[in-house]
Amino acid sequence: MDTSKMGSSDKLLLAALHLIAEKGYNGVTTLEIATAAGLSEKTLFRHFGTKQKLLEAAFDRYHYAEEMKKLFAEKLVWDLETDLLLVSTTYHEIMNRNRKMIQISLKEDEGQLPGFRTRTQKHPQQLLEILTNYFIDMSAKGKIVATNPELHAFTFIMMHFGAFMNDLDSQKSYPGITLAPFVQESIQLFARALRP
Amino acid sequence: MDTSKMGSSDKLLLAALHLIAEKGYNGVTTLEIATAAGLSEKTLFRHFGTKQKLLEAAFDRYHYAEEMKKLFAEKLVWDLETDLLLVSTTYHEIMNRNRKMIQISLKEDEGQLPGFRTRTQKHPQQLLEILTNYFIDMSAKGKIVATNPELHAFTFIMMHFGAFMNDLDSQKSYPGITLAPFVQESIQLFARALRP
DNA sequence: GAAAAGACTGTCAGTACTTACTGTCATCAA
DNA sequence: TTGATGACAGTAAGTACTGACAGTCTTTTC
Repeated sequence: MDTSKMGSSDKLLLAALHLIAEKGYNGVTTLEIATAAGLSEKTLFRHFGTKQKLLEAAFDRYHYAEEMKKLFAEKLVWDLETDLLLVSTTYHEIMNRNRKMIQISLKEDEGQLPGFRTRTQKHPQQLLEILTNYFIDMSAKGKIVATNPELHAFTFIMMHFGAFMNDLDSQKSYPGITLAPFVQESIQLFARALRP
Repeated sequence: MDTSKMGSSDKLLLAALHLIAEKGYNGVTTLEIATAAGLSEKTLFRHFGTKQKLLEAAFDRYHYAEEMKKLFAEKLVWDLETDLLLVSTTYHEIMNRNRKMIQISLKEDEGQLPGFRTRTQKHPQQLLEILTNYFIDMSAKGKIVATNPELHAFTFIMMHFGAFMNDLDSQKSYPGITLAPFVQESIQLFARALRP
């Protein structure tokens, strides 16, 4: 990331996000953050007042909160494999954009970060609804057998949630396995399992 | 957990494990840990010398490291649904036994916890091997079609890893969905998808 | 075009609080 | 007597945060 043209506030927010995601809120000092941003500690406090407010500002600034429904409203074509691919890639895109925020939510407990976790959980919940309804509709169209649409949807999302989580830390558990083939595999698996 | 009959060391180790898993290493003080254990802070240091050594001792004491291969050596019966159920339940059992350790590994970065992460990742890696070989053998027996055994295995594990992670924080993303039906669903899904 | 004003930043010294960790001595049970 | 513990006081280091002052750069004003 080229920070040379950014304002001081943005430099600080980015540095805070990176460092807190990596070492946790209590694991980073305000001096570290300021230094990483190429600024003095004093400037940090002039901009944000407290360390807490800095974190909150970073969360507000870099949290992506599009309405999931819009993302799918007109893009579904009612072909199972095509649509599942859309869902998968969209899911991973959004999760990756919110990667740092998710890491922070994982590390810190809710007491100190009011509302952070609910915000990071918003997307997955919306997606579950959408996918459940999709399976119901596809079943009504006779294109799949959906004995338990919500559980199907949940299972599909858990697969991708697991893969995303596994990918989160650079210290990967399963080296040599990349995301793209996995996405393909997950879709074929569902396509074959739900075929009427 | 009834701690009344335990020795002081064990009380401290347990308290440390609980609190660090909940609030992170830097989020808990030695005084908190000692108080939670019903002992004085002094006793904590008499037993473990430093806070770091306390955490390391807790990890050593409560980390379950059975050889996965033994768990499956004679239990597989070469019926897909039966065996997948065994794999799933064993996986969740082990992950749940190591729950606190996994939470700690997630919160703390590797720099401060030498070797912790590799230990928590040992089980998943072993399981991937076992399951891959299982799919290869089942394919050779003509009982399933395994176009890409390792990717099948990876996908199956990611499903359950995702479900486990989702279950980790009490602040669940998906209330109302419990583990048992999900396990059942995941197995049926694979059974139908891999049927020759 | 020069001067003045204002916005932003760095340096440095310092405060107040927390916290890991120690030393001493008394207590108490086996 | 011995071994484990608690109460208490205290040290040393780290850290969030403040105040005072000076420097630089841009913008405004004459």
